[in-house]
Amino acid sequence: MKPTIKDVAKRANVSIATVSRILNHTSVGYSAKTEKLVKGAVEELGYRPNAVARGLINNKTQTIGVLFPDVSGMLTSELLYGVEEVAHRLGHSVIFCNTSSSGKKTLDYLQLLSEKRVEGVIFGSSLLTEEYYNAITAMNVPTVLVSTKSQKHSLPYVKVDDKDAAYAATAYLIQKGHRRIAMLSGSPDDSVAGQPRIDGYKQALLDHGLNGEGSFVFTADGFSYEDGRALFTQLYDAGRDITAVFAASDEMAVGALSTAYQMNIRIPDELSIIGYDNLKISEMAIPPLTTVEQPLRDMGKKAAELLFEGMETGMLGKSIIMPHRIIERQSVKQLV
Amino acid sequence: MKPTIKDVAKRANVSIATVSRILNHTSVGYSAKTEKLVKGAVEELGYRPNAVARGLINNKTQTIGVLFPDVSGMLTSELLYGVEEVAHRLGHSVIFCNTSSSGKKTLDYLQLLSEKRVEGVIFGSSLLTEEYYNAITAMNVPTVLVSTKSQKHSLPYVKVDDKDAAYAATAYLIQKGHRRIAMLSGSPDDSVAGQPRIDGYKQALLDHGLNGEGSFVFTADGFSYEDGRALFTQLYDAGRDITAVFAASDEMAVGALSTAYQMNIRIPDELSIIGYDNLKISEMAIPPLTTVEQPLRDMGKKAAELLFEGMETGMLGKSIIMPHRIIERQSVKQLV
DNA sequence: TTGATTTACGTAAACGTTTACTCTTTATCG
DNA sequence: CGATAAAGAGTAAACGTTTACGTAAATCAA
Repeated sequence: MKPTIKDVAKRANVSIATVSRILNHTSVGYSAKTEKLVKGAVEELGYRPNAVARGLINNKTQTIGVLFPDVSGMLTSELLYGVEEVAHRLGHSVIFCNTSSSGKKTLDYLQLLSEKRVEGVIFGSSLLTEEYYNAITAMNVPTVLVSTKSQKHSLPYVKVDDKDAAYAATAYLIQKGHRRIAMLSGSPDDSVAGQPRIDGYKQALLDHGLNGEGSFVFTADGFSYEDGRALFTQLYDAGRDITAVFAASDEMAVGALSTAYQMNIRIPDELSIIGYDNLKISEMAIPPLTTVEQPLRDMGKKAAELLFEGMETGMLGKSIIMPHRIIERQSVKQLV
Repeated sequence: MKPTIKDVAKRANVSIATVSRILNHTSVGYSAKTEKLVKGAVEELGYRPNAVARGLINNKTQTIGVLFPDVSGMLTSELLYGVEEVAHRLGHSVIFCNTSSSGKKTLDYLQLLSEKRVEGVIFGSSLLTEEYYNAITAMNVPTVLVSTKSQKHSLPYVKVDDKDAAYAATAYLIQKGHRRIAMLSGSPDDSVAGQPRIDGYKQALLDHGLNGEGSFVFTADGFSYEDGRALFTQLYDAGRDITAVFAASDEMAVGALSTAYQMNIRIPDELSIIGYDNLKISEMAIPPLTTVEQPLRDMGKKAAELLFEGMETGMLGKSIIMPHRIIERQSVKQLV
């Protein structure tokens, strides 16, 4: 068995209270020589304080829970990276929960996190249902949303403004001389990453007097590479005469890119494509993909910082809208 | 404050022992009516058992630690996915540790996991130094390595045989008619993913009587996209007349692909490329990349299963060599 | 009916810490 | 030098569970 504080106390011939004081650097209450003694005993025994016992007495676990659908998505892993970074810096651990977009698993996990007495939770990039919200409030710990939001409930969130970002992407295309622009979108039922991006796209067209001329939205259930392929095929089957497409995710954009390649459509010469996210694959695509960046790691960091602030003060701060920006690479052509 | 077992006991007019027995489904020791009573009280109060207290008394945290360098790598996130899946199935949580390939952070984390009394650890895809090994043995909990191994120490591991897999990739190229084959490799100092793959490559050439003819190995420090770009440039600057390249990772292969594209070298018509890993990007590449698959999720799962088995029995099982296989896509051309 | 066994439940100790209260010893100051 | 304050260290309670043990009532066998 691992040595306990008692073993240390015994070996150093002091009381456990003294050991505790020394180990916790309580400013006062022990002399330099006992300190040496105790430190020595700790060393010899290889004593490590038991965080479980400590957690019980001071009601602090130094642990947060992070819930994401699908870890392996490059998007969520970037967010996770940011979260982990600040959590570790602040001496906390993160229990990582992959919900697989399953309601049951999510609720399971929320329950589990509640029993494990995590001090905060970060809920990422999926819709916050009524059920989830109830489970979260029942836990009674600070919670922040990242890359998602809830219109009904007032949990703070960290995300970019999807409508603005989509607007920017579309406006960029227009500024490059494009007039007939299609959009490859996720589901319009998705009130956070779906409809808002469509709205931004349409608004940009409208504001530039292009409403009648070209508003072609193709929607899929998700934002995957496969969705991108399918939508792009649909687009061409529909025989739309367009010069540019705005894809609502980099994965979709790459799907479009691949499909275009197979159709012998040259990018950007014959068709321009702009993506959304700025994942690593956008840089690795052929040609390198112009896209609108979401600062994912920073979002993870900010979300964690917001959470820790809330954990300390007991009051959650305000939501944060992160800046987006266009990353110009080589998939968009300037029309004359 | 959250209700405790005492609150439940009070409300149901029973002792805390009874509540505990009922909640833990201890087969005997209570009547149906008290059970209803207690369940009712639990419901009304929204009581959730405190896993911290429980952990203290029975010395079980139902938690494992997982250490990876760089989460956001697509490789590690796949492994993590597999690990999480079985951990959750078995009622355990995973504390996720991103070591950022930093020795200090790794040791920090090992310490932390030790204090948090995790019941097992999975150490992934980076070299197990002497220091790490010592820290791990000091924790005295089952540990399994995944996608790495240690020749000095006898920790069980789950991985594919790098030499075999590299041999297979090279042999595939040869079988397709290639004779002059270069390799883009990680560092030869990397005794798990570096030298063994080089050895496999060389062995394949040798076994097919090609030793004199063409053994061109270019090495970088890592396995990244950028490394792939740099190495490919080097390869062409060296003026080697080759028909195929074996890249030691998909990221490198994609780097080579991009660079080739910019140099106007057509893949696979003018040059064939085979990768290693079978990450999602290989499927998304243009052209889709032929590669040798590592079953990453399965490796994560197997590693976790091995670990849990070890946690139950107290005896860690034997290492597992996972099967690799060639995924044929479109980056390799059959030479006549 | 009576003694033995089972069932239902309560009491209290234990897990490994932290910390409020003590009590001693030492230092400080007039 | 004596009174008083400060410093060093110990005792024990508390955190929220689980569980060994005890006890009373209920059931059972004879």
